[in-house]
Amino acid sequence: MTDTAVGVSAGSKLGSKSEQAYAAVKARIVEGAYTPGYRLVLAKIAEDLGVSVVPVREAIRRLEAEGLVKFERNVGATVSGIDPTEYLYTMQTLSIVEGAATALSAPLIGAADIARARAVNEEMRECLEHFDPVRFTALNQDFHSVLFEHCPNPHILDLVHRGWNRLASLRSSTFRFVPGRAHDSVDEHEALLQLIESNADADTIEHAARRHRAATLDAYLAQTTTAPTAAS
Amino acid sequence: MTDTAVGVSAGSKLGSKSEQAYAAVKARIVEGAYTPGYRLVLAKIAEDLGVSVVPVREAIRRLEAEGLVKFERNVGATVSGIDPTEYLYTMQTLSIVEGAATALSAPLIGAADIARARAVNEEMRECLEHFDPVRFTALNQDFHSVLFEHCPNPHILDLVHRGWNRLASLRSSTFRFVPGRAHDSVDEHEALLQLIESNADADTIEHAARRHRAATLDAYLAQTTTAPTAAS
DNA sequence: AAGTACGAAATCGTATACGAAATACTATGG
DNA sequence: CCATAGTATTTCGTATACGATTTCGTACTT
Repeated sequence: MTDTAVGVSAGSKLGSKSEQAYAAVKARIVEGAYTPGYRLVLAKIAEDLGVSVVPVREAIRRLEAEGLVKFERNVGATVSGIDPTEYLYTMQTLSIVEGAATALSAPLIGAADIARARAVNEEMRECLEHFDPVRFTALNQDFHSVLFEHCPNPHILDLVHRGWNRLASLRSSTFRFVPGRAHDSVDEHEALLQLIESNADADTIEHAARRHRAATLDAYLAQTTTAPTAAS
Repeated sequence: MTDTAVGVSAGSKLGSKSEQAYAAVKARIVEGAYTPGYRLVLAKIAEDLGVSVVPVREAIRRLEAEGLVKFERNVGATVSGIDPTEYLYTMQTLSIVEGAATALSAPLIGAADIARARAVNEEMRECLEHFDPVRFTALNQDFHSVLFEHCPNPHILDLVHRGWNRLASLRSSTFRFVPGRAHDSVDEHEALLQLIESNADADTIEHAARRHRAATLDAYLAQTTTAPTAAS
């Protein structure tokens, strides 16, 4: 676990070169090697990966469909991100789909899963001490991944992954890590686990999970309206 | 209005040939010219459209990302659909995103919009008399389109459109049009409008909109469990 | 000095061509 | 008559090449 790029659909067979290119570029974006605004030149990437431009082009357009890059006709592709509005859209959408995913998964989560999730959450608490945001973020995904492991609707799960990837591309930007928020987050995780343990009804769980994500957005918004330092 | 293919982002500039191919194939799928299971041969499509295979390939993969076609390495692409499980996933997801979209849009819907939506709904009622399922379905999209016109989150709107397109590809299959359901649907539309008019709170509206879609799924499920005639 | 026009470079978009994989077919042996 | 192996055909996957479009830099004009 604690992998960064998520939703590569596990099978790391890397069958076609276009898939190889897709995975490679996606990883560079998600890991932060290509930061938002970075200019993706097809020929250059093709050379780097040792393939021709056609599969690279295909990979880029696939990433465009996921919202990770922006493609402009006859101009080129750039790593998308940065835009606060886009951040809001993504977080709001994530709030909804994560809420649904949690509620749908809840009845299928067993005691063993709860224990695993709780262990991850405790580890997150430790990260707060040593201030390790990168690891914290990774563990946060792990935590929710445990909950979503049994999600009966793969479509919804896919939407969650897409949101995560989009956020990941923003890693070290002005977003993320509003000071006090991370601490609350850990507490909310624990509360969520208790709700699931006690077989709370779906609506309650959904609402809690949704609020969990929405609170992070609210914290960000509160911060920016107070000190409007955000990107240009 | 009452167009079938939705979400082609309006701009019918048809800039690149790949976009032209994308729009053309998508339209054929959504309109039902290419039915589920139909084998999409790149070279053939390329010839039909008067372009080479490269842009066609790109178009197909884009459609794959939207779930409209299934692509198998070194084998080819087929129009996806049919699978009852997939139908369930799609409807469940739609239920969630439509619910959210409606709730988010509600505060921005004015009296004029309500009136338009109501007019569409009355037209739908007429379709029930003459039994015109095709027009009914189109109007149904129009109805919800009016509601979503002011949706403040384009991501969510996009998810709704994707769901619609996926359903459209199933047009004349075993799904759709469970007898009594269409009638209830019209009534639910009216109820929804009244909720919006009376400025009901977001949760109430979201729940109603979600149930509206979920009820259609339930009707389908009830039908198939009673008479399991669905595709092998 | 600022703005505009023109030319050069960079980059994308697509056609064509060829190699690779999978499928369909046929002939042969049981 | 059925199973199987081997070949032929289809179709995809990607490299290469070239035309189209945009962008950048430079020179010229006002």
